Amino acid sequence: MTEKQEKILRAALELFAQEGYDASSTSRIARRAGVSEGLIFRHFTNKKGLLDALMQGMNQRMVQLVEPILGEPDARRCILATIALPFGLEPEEYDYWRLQYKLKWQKNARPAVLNNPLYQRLTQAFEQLAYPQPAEEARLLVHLLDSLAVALLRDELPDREAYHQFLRRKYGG
Amino acid sequence: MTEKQEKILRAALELFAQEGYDASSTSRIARRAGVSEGLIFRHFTNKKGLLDALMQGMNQRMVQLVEPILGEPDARRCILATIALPFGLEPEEYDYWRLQYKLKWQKNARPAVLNNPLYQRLTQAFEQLAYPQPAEEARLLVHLLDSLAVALLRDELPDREAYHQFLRRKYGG
DNA sequence: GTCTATAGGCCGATAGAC
DNA sequence: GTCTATCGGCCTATAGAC
Repeated sequence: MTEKQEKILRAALELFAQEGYDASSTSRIARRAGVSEGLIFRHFTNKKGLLDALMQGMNQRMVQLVEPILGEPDARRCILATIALPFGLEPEEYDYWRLQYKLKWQKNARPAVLNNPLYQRLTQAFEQLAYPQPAEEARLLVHLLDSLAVALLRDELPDREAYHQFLRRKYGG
Repeated sequence: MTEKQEKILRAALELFAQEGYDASSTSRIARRAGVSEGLIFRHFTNKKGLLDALMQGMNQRMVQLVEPILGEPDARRCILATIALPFGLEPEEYDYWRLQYKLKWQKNARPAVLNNPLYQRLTQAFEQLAYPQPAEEARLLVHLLDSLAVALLRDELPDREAYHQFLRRKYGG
């Protein structure tokens, strides 16, 4: 991956995340990246190829984030780590996640990598803690996680820390 | 509102909700509605006018849905009605709500009509029920509501009824 | 008056040629 | 890295059918 290719991907990510895929023209991406427009097509074939490259990177990052939770043997810690997840996202990476949600609605993409294994691990965790309806509890938590990420990405959550504390306590932190 | 105008709006809603606003051309909308393309511009000025007309209808519908909850004096019933809300959406109206979420991400639109007054009413309800952190509880419930709607619209919620029951019980139903 | 059919201008975007 | 062909989308305009 050369330096120019990275610049292109970076510019594409910023524009896609801010304006949406359709609304971002390859010429603006090229200008923002400081390269000629043709270079985009040389390296990524077409506009869709750009998106594919970005999505591949996003999937890797997701797996990387969820892996430690899946590997956590202690049920309580597993749940708390799940709650902490959206709060721990780096602001530099926000564009990544914004793009995820944009695509979820614009192109009906499903980031199944994240949700399914996590859901199963959480169900198990709630079972271990003898919750009466572990599957539903797990679903609730996944839903909560999702809205939480949305609120953070859209800057719609005042009192971040108070809310995090509140959730930790709810799950016995 | 003539029959043709309704056909146009209906076609536009379907396409916008499925493919997104940008990706839906006026020519396809006209074809789907079975009218000539020019008619769209005669009635709605431009493509944006189409969207505006749809959003006006959506806002009215939202107010209509939330109003009875805001007017409910009993705290417990107020909370349960909130939970029931997404489960009570008519499948025929799903495109409406899908469009809402698409716009939320595509155009950063905020359906504040719904969330703010509802959030305040719920805070009050949790206060009345002597929850230790009513504001956070209200936020949690609004988040939950949001994810729930998303899951229903994207057909990602098996066991609808079991889950509804589960939530009702959690809030003392 | 409402609508269709058609023709076309303008513009920007993708993509490939050079 | 530049240049340009081609396509499609938005919108206007007009002539005429129901």
